[in-house]
Amino acid sequence: MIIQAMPELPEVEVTRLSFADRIAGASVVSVTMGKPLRWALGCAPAKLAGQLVLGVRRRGKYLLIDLSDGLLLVHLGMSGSLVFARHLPAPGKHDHFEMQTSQGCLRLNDPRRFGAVVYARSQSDPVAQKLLGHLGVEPLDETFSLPEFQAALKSRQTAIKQVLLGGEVVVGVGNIYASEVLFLAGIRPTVKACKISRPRAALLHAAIVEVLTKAVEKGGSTLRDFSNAQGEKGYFQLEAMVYDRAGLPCRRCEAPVRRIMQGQRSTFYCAACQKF
DNA sequence: AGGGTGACCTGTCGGC
DNA sequence: TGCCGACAGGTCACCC
Repeated sequence: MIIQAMPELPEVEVTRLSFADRIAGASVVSVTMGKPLRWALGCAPAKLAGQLVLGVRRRGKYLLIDLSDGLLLVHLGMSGSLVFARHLPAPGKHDHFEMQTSQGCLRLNDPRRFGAVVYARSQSDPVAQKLLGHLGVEPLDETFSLPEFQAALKSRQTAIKQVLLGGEVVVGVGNIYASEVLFLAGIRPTVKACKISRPRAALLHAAIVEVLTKAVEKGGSTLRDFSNAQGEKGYFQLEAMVYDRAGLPCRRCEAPVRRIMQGQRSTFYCAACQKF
């Protein structure tokens, strides 16, 4: 049961769906930590023992594991993945968090350790708010309204790609899907968000909802292997239209896909299909 | 306040 | 084969 993840919102949601029902109602037996993650746990592991797992929610790319006294905020970073199973092999060098429960063991594997598991007393606690407080609207929620999205773009002077990645307008659009949704909407990644017309913003809004919804339905994206917390593979047969295709022909018009850097991240686009 | 940059850490891949 | 640099799915803490 080898697990790998490429965690954008769909992968995080697929992970959640794969273990939320199985862990709900469990009681925590023990928690052990490996090497340091991005932030410290924020409480003694022993404090978690004996608590009940009430459920697992998601906010942006964070998983929120509700306990009878507080909650755990879990982030997969760039390279993290979770597995939940009755029995697991001995921990490996990249397993840095493990929670034994009455219904199985939850384990975080994260080679780069950009991920984190943080305890907060409640979601309104400053500890949680520091991580969640600035997050934008959920794209797969009905609160993701077009008028508000259009208004939010109008107030931003930054390149639209950066605005999408920033997560303060809408959460969950990572580096792969940012390139993909801009392609679908015909928008140049470098254009300032405030310069996007209302009709184009509507296309972008629809593309975000469609791409993320399909990716969740497909069981998680990706370019390499992705497995959920049950060890099942996800298949991203929604092939990337532009991501990681520098120099290759655009799937729509055959013009070579371009790669540029924005904020030290790669962006891919078709100059012929994305003119606005 | 908003926008730009560096930092965190490990693994993999391509070029010489 | 080995070494070295570039790059990788995220986002926070800083500058100006």
